[in-house]
Amino acid sequence: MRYPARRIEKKWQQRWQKEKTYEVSISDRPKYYVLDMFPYPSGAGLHVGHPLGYIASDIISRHKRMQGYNVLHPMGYDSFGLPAEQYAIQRGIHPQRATEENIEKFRGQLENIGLSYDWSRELKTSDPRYYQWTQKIFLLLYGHFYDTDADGARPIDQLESYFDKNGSEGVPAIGGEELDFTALEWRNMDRKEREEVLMNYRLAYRKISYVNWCEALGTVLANDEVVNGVSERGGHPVIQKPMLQWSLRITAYAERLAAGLQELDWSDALIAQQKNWIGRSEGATIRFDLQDVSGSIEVFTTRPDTLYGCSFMVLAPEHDAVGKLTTSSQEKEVQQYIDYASSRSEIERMSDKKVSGAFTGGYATHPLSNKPLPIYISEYVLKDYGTGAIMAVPAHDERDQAFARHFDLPIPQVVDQSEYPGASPQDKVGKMIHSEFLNGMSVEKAIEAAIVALEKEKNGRRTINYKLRDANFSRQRYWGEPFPITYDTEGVPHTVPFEELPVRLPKLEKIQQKEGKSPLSFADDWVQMENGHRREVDTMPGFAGSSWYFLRYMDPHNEGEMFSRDAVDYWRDVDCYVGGTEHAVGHLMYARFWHKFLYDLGKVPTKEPFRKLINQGMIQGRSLLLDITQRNQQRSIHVPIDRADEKDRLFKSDFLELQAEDRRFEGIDAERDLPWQFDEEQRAFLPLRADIEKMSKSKHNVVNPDDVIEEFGADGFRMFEMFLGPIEDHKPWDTQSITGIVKFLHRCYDLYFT
RNA sequence: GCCGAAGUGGCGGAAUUGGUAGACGCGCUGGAUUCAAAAUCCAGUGGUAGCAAUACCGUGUGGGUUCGAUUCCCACCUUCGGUACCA
Repeated sequence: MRYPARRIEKKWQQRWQKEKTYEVSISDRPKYYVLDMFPYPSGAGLHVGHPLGYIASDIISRHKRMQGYNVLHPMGYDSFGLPAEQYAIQRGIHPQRATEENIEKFRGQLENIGLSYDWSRELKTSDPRYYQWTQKIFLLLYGHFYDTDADGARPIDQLESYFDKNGSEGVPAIGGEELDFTALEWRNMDRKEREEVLMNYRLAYRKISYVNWCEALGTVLANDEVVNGVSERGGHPVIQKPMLQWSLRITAYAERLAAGLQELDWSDALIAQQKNWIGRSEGATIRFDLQDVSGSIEVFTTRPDTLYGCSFMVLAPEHDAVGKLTTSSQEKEVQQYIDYASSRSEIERMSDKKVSGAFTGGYATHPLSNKPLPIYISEYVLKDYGTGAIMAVPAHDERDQAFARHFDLPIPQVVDQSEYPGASPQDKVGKMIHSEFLNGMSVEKAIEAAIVALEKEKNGRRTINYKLRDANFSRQRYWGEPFPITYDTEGVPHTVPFEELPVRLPKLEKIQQKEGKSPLSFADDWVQMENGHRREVDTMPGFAGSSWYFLRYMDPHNEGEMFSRDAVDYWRDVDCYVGGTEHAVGHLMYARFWHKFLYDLGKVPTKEPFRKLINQGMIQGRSLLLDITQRNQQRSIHVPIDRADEKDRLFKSDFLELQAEDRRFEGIDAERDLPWQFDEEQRAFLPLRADIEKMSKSKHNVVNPDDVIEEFGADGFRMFEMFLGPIEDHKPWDTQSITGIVKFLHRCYDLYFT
């Protein structure tokens, strides 16, 4: 007898819903928290790839429940974001409405799969009852600085009292740049000046940063809308445009974010990606005094041992000291080079790494040998890494050597075993030579000795450097969290008091982005406040809401606070987190950062939010492509899979239908441009090329789980996805072999009901 | 270039404190059922030789450790993912 899957599944799904089977609350049983990365509710709905992770986490949840754990297993929606906004601009449907509709569709599909979520805890990041707390965390970040003595976040007023007493001298805080003022100067500053000083230390702060500006589209683009230096839509050039924007000082947490990785049960690949992104490297900062002009240049190096091998210096073309260093005879050449470097786009720099640079005419003094070192500028030194300046050691660094050869500079060797050309600075082997007091030491010992000597001479210090950059937190978009910030007539930022949150997103009739202005700037009534202040018109980025949602699930209906102490003391952290690798360095890094910040504030008891992480692979779709050659131009068009026959052929009548419906087929001459073939019955068909690719609407290869469940039942669908292969692997959806699983289910049923 | 992961039948893939390689499924072959088909059920299915019992070969390649290696060690090749002038 056939297993009547749908009848039985519907009965139980309804009963779970009626009896609230999977709703949980704090109890004296041990807890287990299983979390899926919540989806962005796109208009396309779920395809069979999405539930792979949800099914796996559901199996873990049910297993843990059977073992006696009190299992928290919630689901929600990351419902702010760009696609809803673009859809709104194109179709005139408000993102609020589109999002609501999409969530309805998602929830229906998820319920159909029979996942054991506690639906009473469902949350949406675009809900004011949720985003008021996202705004509050922003205000907390704004109201704190990173105290290096306490090694954690502390209220900004503690910094103010420090300035009152000591000025900037020895301030134990991580700041953007080093400031220098006395206590008296601080006390004499007006509000605006003080605010500028504090901005340098706040964990959420405003500074000039660069956005992707597309002149042709007249708009600011997100990073993923820029592909290879041009806009994804239209292929127009994109330039970097400076704008005053909010940033988060994630770099203050770099050390703890790197160190915390050790205690996580994550895959090696993911740990490696995070490590790489943080880019921690140990070394020294060394000061080189300038000759003829006052001042000095600091460089960062991981190889202070090779200091005696330094024969010149190189600055990034944008380095602050370039102006004063440049001698009048070199001025023209330097200016030409700066113009050249700034005209080079990202793509050009990446594809064409030729040696180039210019001599400034200036010299620095070697801090140990006192020899003069010529100072060059070159684009191979990056303004954003280290100090934007290097000491060049051409004998033991490939790039420095190429530069030295090009400009005919000396290449003194200081390590004996290091291979002469192209030796990597990472190869810390060999003994020191031609290096005065370092001679004969191993590289490892010499690094230490050099740092000690530099610190003694007060022209250098031990330094740990990070690749990690502060996170840009402003978006010139509508569909995101408004900032709880207003500006007075002098442009000084003010916070909206906690009790006035949420700052609600105003409903706009028309969402527009003109001349690089945010859509909210056109909402005059909202922007202009009665007290004369104007509201911040940018919104927060997509990662804001997703950086703490796992905490809100613990206490989702709390109206008085983001979550209660009791809830977070019981549920603590996520025991098992399931999601895709695409969030390896974005979401997972920001969430860990916010969690550590909340830990510093004593709001959460754990240092890391996600104990164990499983990255499910992608389920790919089989797509069919029609290759055509038109006027000697090759191109391929995706053909909906259900239009082809089982031999991947597209018959002429189907092609003509497609051509009438689908504008992608416009302009093709059915007779002339297509490689028609004929079957035994002399019917014309086109051979299609099959390809395994990511499932997406645009590729016409999407399989909807609802269809699969209707045919084979939720259990058949779930088991099949689990049997497809290892959870972490990418693998193509293959409808053919699902029958084996379904037969198995029927046979099980037959054991009891024949 | 650097970092990470992985290479097993026609296909997806099992098996690791070192102990019968190929579980389970797809596909294929033969059979049962049927007027016929679909569906279902039974049997077989790594390669080579043989009627057969059986023998030999076999987990990317080449070495090594071991009574015994898909599993451990060394070198290399290939594929995938990340990252890239990071000092």
